[in-house]
Order: sequence, then structure tokens, then C-alpha cells
Amino acid sequence: MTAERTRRSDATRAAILTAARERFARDGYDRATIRAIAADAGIDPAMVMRYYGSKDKLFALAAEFDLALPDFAEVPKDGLGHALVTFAIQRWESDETLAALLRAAVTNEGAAEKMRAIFAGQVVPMILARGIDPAEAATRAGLVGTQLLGVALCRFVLRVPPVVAMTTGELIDWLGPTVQRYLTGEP
Amino acid sequence: MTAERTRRSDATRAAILTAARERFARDGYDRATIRAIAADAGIDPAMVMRYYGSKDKLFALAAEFDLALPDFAEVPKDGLGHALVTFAIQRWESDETLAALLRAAVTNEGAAEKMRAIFAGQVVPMILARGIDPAEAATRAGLVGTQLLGVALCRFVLRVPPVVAMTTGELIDWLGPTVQRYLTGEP
DNA sequence: GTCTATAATTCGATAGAC
DNA sequence: GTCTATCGAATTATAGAC
Repeated sequence: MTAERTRRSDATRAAILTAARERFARDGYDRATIRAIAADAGIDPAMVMRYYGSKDKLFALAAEFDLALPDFAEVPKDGLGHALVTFAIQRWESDETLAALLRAAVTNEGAAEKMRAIFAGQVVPMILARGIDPAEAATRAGLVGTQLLGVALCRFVLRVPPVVAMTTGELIDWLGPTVQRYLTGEP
Repeated sequence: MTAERTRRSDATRAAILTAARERFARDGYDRATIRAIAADAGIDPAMVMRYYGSKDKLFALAAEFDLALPDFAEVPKDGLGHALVTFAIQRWESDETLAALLRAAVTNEGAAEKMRAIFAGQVVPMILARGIDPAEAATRAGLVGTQLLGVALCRFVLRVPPVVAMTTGELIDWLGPTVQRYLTGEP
């Protein structure tokens, strides 16, 4: 009996979190209302508060995620740009949490801080692991970020027509060399 | 007397528009409230409605602007990337309207459409004027957009530390060749 | 565990006095 | 032209019945 109750409430919790990710991704933090999230999950708005305490805490959990960057250890150093762009585009297409975070980060300082933490805690270490000069790693990670966040912004958020129209293959061919130069090249 | 009244109300109108641009730039469309804009302008919130009718119309005017792209006619074709990046960064630093538009476009479809219109109506024509294959112009403009909007996002909106720390000169040296390749190069 | 009812805010917008 | 007062709607969050 206890087990059944627990399973039920766990399913509800998960449904709320899934609906929250979708709403935050589509509407951003402000426009995504608890009422809408609850409606998507097919439950009462009060349940969201009961399970997660507040909208802020719900967002914190919905936006909690791991980039899950491979270490690219077996990728030749001059193929890093291609591999990183390929991974990034695939990641954006398969996980709407990233779009949620970006949409929120633009007007929410907490989300922006989370975005910066991903750079410092996940992107920079990956670059360091590939033996790039530690003195330059942060700058190179930042440059890579401008290109990868820029394409995500244009393709998945603003939906700029020519950027949406490109195939992932074309996109990778164009952006790969750029990211490669930011990682290992010179200005 | 009439002239004096007219001057006074014109000054108030202008003060509202300036305050609106700052608020929209800093907070985005939703979080920028008419009350806050009025407080910044030192007038009553009701005046904003009287002068501009609605928050939507006020934003439409606050976000109305011209990229004012030079035609770069005297710039050698292989210096286009450098010139365009230089112009873009300068433009972002001197006019907060662009940040307002970007912040709003992420959660407001009207603002996003305005952003797309700038691409189609101002960036693409400039590229065409420099004799780039019309069949490729839209794609090349889109690629340029991913890099330039990306750096604006990281530097002025998300304030990613390593991107903020770079001097404009370093930024131009890194991004110039990228934009040049998107304009005239091959994948 | 779930839902109804509602408190407490905050917002855009309106009406009308002066 | 300017401001006070307020409406109506929407929001997060809470209290408590079942």
C-alpha cells in the first residue's frame, strides 16, 4: 500500500517535472505559469506547490542537468571542432532543457548564473583535459560558447529561416572549422 | 503658450521612450513594467498610457530602429569580416535598443519577428550589394548572424566572464576571420 | 493524496477630478 | 496636461475540507 502510494506520487512528480521543462523551454521563466504546467501534467496547480514548494525551486530542478560532455579522448586533436559541434547540435535537438535554460537566462539572473557555471564547470575542464594551455582555456571556451550558443539561439529560439533551413550536416561543416580554430588555432 | 505646452509634452514623450528602452533592455518585455518605466522617467504611470496607448505600442516604438549598416563599399572584399565585426560590436555597445530587442525576442514572438526582419531587410541586402551569389546570400547572412548574435548574447546579456574580459580588439581579431569565411569562404 | 477556495500581490488599463 | 483612485484580470502561494 505504501509502495503503491509512493509509486503514484513519484509518477506525479515526474509528470510535473516533464511538463515544467516543456513550458519553461517554450515560454521562458515568467510566461510559464504553474497553472499551465499543472494543466499539461493533468493535475491540480496546488500539487505543484505541494511537491516542489515554489516556482523558483521547480525551475531549479527543471533546469538541473548535465551537459554530459564526452571526454573526446579518442578524437584526434584536429577533429575536436567537428566533434564538438556535432555533439552540441545533437544535444540541443534532443533535450529541451537547454532551450529552457537559455530562454530563462536572458531575463533571470539565477538561470544566467547556472549557464555561466556550465561553462566554468563542464566546458573548460573538457578543454583542459585535451591538453590546451590552461592560461588560454577560459578564453577559448568563451569563444566556442559564442558560436555554439549563437547557433542555438538562431536555430531553436529565434528560428531565423536560413539557419533553420540548413541541414545538420551543412551546419557542422560550416561551424566545425570555426570551433576548431577557437580551440587550437590563433586569431 | 501652445508652443511651450508642446515642448513640454514632447520632452515627456522622449523621457518615457528613453526610460522604456533602458527597462526593456535590462529586464525584457515581461519584467519591464509600465510603473517602473514611469518611475524612471519621473512621471505618472498614467501618462505612459496617455502618450503611447498600450505597453505593446510603447515597445514597438522603443524597439524601432535602423541597423544603419554602412554599405562597406570602399572596404576590400577580404576585409569585410573584420569591418562587419568591428561595426557590430561598436553598435551593440552604443545602443541598448539591440539588447532590448534580443531580450524581448527570446520570449516574445513579435520581437522575434522584428529580429528576423532585420536579417532579411538589412543584413542580406548589404551582402548582396557586395556582389555575393544571391543563391547563397541568405545562408551566409544566417551564419554571420549566429556568430554575431552569439557574441552579443554572451558578452552583453549572459555576461560570460571570459567573453566579457576580452578587449574589443581581441574579439575582433578572433571573430573577424570567422565572419569573413561565412561571407566569402567555403565550408 | 487530491482538490476547492481564497488570500495577497501585481499588473495593464480606465475614469474622472483638477 | 497631470495625477488620484480604482477596476478587472492574472499570478503565486496558503489553508483546510474530503
